Amino acid sequence: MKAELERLIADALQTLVGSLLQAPPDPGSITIERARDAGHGDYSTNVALRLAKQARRSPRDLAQAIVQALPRSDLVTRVEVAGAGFINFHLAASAQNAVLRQIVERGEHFGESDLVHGQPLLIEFVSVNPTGPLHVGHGRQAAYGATLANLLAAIGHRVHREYYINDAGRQVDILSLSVWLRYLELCGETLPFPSDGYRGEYVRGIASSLHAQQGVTLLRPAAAVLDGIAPDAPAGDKDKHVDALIARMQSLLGDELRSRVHELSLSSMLTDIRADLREFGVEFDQWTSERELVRSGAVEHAIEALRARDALYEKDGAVWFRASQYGDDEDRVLIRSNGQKTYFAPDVAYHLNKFERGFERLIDVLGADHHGYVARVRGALVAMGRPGDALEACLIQIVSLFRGGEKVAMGKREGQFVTLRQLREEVGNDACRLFYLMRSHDQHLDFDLELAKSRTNENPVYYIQYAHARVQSVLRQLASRELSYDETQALQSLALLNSAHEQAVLKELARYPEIIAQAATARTPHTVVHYLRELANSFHTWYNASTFIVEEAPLRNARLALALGVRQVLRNGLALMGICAPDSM
RNA sequence: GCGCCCGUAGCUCAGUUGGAUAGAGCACCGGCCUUCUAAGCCGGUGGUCGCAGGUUCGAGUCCUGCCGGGCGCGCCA
Repeated sequence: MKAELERLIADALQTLVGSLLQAPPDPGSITIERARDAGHGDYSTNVALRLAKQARRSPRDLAQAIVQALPRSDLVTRVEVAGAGFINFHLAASAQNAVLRQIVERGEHFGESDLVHGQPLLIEFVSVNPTGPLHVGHGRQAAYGATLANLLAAIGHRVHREYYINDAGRQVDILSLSVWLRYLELCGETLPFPSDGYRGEYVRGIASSLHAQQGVTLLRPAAAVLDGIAPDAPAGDKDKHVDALIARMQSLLGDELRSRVHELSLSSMLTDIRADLREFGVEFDQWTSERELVRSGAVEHAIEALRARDALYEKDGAVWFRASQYGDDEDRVLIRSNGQKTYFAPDVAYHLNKFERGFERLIDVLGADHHGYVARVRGALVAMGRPGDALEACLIQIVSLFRGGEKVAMGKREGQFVTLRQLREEVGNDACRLFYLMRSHDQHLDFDLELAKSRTNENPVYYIQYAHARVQSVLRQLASRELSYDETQALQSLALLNSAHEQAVLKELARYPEIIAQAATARTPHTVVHYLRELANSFHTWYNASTFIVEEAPLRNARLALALGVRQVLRNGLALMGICAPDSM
């Protein structure tokens, strides 16, 4: 529709070349938009305003000339010049209801397009360290990433959804140390818990499985564990303290036993995270393990690539990446003076690996607190001769939980952070997903638990779902009156959909593909939520104003076709967000 | 101090990439169930778009500087 109007305008402008215009304007300068205000018709363009200077005419005069030159079209009933020089198009009813035929033809694929021609894209999201359960902040990233991935697929990307498991670093060592220390407590030993250890309840849970599985084979006296260990903060250095304990654990248990603690801890956490995400309806095509990446030599390969480009140097016994020469604020350590690599090294290798697997576009969905990290990874990619701007970061702002008017205290240190699972159990997956997606991702999110739980009209979740349930209810009524929907007759009778309410619903339906394209290209899933709310609103308004199941069959079928169109678009939109479309409520 | 995000109605937020008279939901006030689900609909109250400049036909949107809030600035991840 939009393309058709763009063609009409381009034709009109072409006929003005030589008289009013020196040269045909480049196609990009013709922008046509859906009119914001119903009084402004259906579509509107500002070309006359843009070209007025070049044509040395007032915008309104130029607009008038363009309108005169416009070829005739069956789709358009009226064209007028308005305001400062806008050209407004009023569409014919036949053009308005064409969308219902498209919906019937395309069904669950209505709204999809091929804007990006199958470009392979890898979207990495969640990627939480397997050192604790997912919390409410991760839930937002999961909902955002999963929905964005669906949107990207809908505009024609070949989308690969990936979770990166940080299972090789120091953090996992600290987890298994924490588990072992809790296990020792279960065995009756008394010893202080490191300030940098993981103190959540889940650690004790893993410790007791370990105890059940291994008995006391891993028991070592507290004195042997603590003897000569560097002091903890605040007197000492918490990093040195923990590193010393990790080394002691290794020497006391040996490879074999220590690895049992390690594997159990890791697999417990991963099992939990996978199950949580699956229950939340978030699926991945691939779970990439950092350990596997290291084992495959990918990290060495990346470091060599950087070295070959002279992007590394040594200072103070450490190996640094010249990040400041590639857009970052300062240089970054890649290999610490103790020989261990920082988390940065495998991350660079991982992103290089994504390109090597053939992905042309990379999206990382990250918590907003990771924003500083993007420049250095991008810098490393550029240093290795890869297109840095092909890596895009979507930063998701933090989530605050409110219970009534009170902010819920969350903090890892106190161990009282709210998990995604707790949240899902309390408010349900659908409300959870919708609340997560309702706000722009670069806006802090205030998540009101009472509101999300409430089964009242205050809760926006039900508004959209209710519209779907109402359509289903109409169909049940139809059946109970021993009538059935006649699609052939409906599609022949669409011209009967001429009330203001029906026209409004048709317009909403026709917007859907544009909304999907916009939400996908701008990476803004919340656009879909707002759209669905507006679609539901136009439907509820129509529903309240008219009866669908009327005596006259052609009108009845036409109305049912419109209601079914609404149902299809609600389903498609909700499916993108992983939210149910219920048959009754 | 530096970097990123935010500041729009009493509250929570949209705002079609610079367009026409700034919009929703909630809250508040008033109407609508003998008719397909009232988890709904209709109407009303409510604004100096943080402040000050600039860019242009046109700024909530872009630029600069302030003010206020959040996050981040390790040889932790």
